[in-house]
Amino acid sequence: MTTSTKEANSESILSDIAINAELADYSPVKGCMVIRPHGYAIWESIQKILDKMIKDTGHENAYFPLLVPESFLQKEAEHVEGFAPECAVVTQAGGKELNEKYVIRPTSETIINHMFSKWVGSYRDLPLKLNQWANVMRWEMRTRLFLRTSEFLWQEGHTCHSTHEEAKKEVMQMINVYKDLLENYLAVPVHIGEKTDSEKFAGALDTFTIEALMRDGKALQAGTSHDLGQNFAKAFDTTFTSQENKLDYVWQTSWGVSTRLIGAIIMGHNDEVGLILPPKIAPFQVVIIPILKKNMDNSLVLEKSKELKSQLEQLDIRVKLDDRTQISQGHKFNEYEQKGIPIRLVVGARDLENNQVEIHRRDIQSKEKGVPLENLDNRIKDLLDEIQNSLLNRALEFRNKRTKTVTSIEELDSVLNCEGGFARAMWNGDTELEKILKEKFSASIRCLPLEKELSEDTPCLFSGTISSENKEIMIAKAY
RNA sequence: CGGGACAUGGCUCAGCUUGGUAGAGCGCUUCGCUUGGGACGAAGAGGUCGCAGGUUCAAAUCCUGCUGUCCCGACCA
Repeated sequence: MTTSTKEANSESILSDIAINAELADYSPVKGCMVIRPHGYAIWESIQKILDKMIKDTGHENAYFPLLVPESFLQKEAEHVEGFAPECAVVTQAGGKELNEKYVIRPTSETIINHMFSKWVGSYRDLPLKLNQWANVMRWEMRTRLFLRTSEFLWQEGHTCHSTHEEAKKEVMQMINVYKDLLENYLAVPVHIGEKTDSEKFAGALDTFTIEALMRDGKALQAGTSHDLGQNFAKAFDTTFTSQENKLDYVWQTSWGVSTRLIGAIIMGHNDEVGLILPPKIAPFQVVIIPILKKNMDNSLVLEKSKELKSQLEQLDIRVKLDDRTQISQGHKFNEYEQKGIPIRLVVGARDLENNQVEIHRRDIQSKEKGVPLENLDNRIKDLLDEIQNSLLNRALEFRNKRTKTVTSIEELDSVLNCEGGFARAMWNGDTELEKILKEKFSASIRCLPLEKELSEDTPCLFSGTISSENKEIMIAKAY
């Protein structure tokens, strides 16, 4: 078993944790991974939370086909240009060449619009707000577990509205839902911002993003929400008759987050031992390990462990009792630490004599012996909240420390190439800067943040000019 | 798609330079002993050396081609 050491680079941290924590494994299919039960359970936690958020904001789930007629993709010029290079195409089926090739969906705007155009006729049909949980495929040059695989799981929301205003509201609402999910459940702080033209979704008027900072100093685009304007509506003739009896194209949005979020957790919360899971999305939050002795009566220890488990479960705490006898407790300790389980309870005969247990906290690797059994369930519940908060605060602190304001390319260089992180700056909008970032720094403008921190008299880092036309930007190297 | 590395038992790798009966550690199985931080001992199972050609009496080893994986770039959620 290989384990990352401190000098290991971020690439091996990602794969070591994903493999050792049994989140995923490499598959025989190029660029595709297998999500193992522990990893999939995290995805299910995320799904459960986000699905409720999506429904609470008035959306319904539906499902559209995996295969998209190739001609659909070509109907929207920017869209096809953006996605064609990374599409896998089905050309044969049933032993015959197909009349029309099918693209394995890289995203579903086109096929969904085909259906929308049938379903939408009147303003009374609007807004139409759908979501689907699905897999998509984008043939990537280079893949990384969770952060970029050719096939990945995601949800994609697609909505139609009668006005641009309403669509814009939807776009902002959903990006804020994502921010809520990331910060309050995954404990990953994010900046909401707008993408530059070169970074926005192929076919969108405008793309909003949540950008997170990983512990290695690289930014991660963790979710996006797009204002599609009427681009797809025009391509697919998705029209409606307004209250004023005028025919108009619908205004649309789409938005998504993917299994990349698991990558965000891995790269956002880890230490030398391995993964650290935020309690709210941990498949189980507490593992109980009874100390079992062969030539002694273990029934009391086991009984008490089971009792503890059901006590905790009554407070809606997810608990696993590991009473395997063939494996030493030391081995178990290590296993659950690598897997990032927030709390470990150790129950042994000596503890029980004193009505005590031992509590281990994964996030700070601390051990507390002699914790009284009395009121333990409430104590654990509080501790889980504390861990959740502490992880968010730690990540926030880290991000703030790694965010610096820069007013020149030289200053930018030291931020990007020394410790890494976000550089905040003013920008006059000259796209030449983006070229320089890409070529000289392998970095990019991650977003134009919604929450601005710089005053208007901060000079543009590219031209040095001070102008009210200048826009505030965040620059980083990114995954 | 460019650059680098690699492909030998379930895993990590040695062996290849200089061709000659396939190795180690970990894991696995059984038994024993143990259990408050990855136990120990003994016995055992498990590999047509990525694939296809070629050279040779003989190829894991030399040659050619292919495929795949990882890492670094460009592209991307």
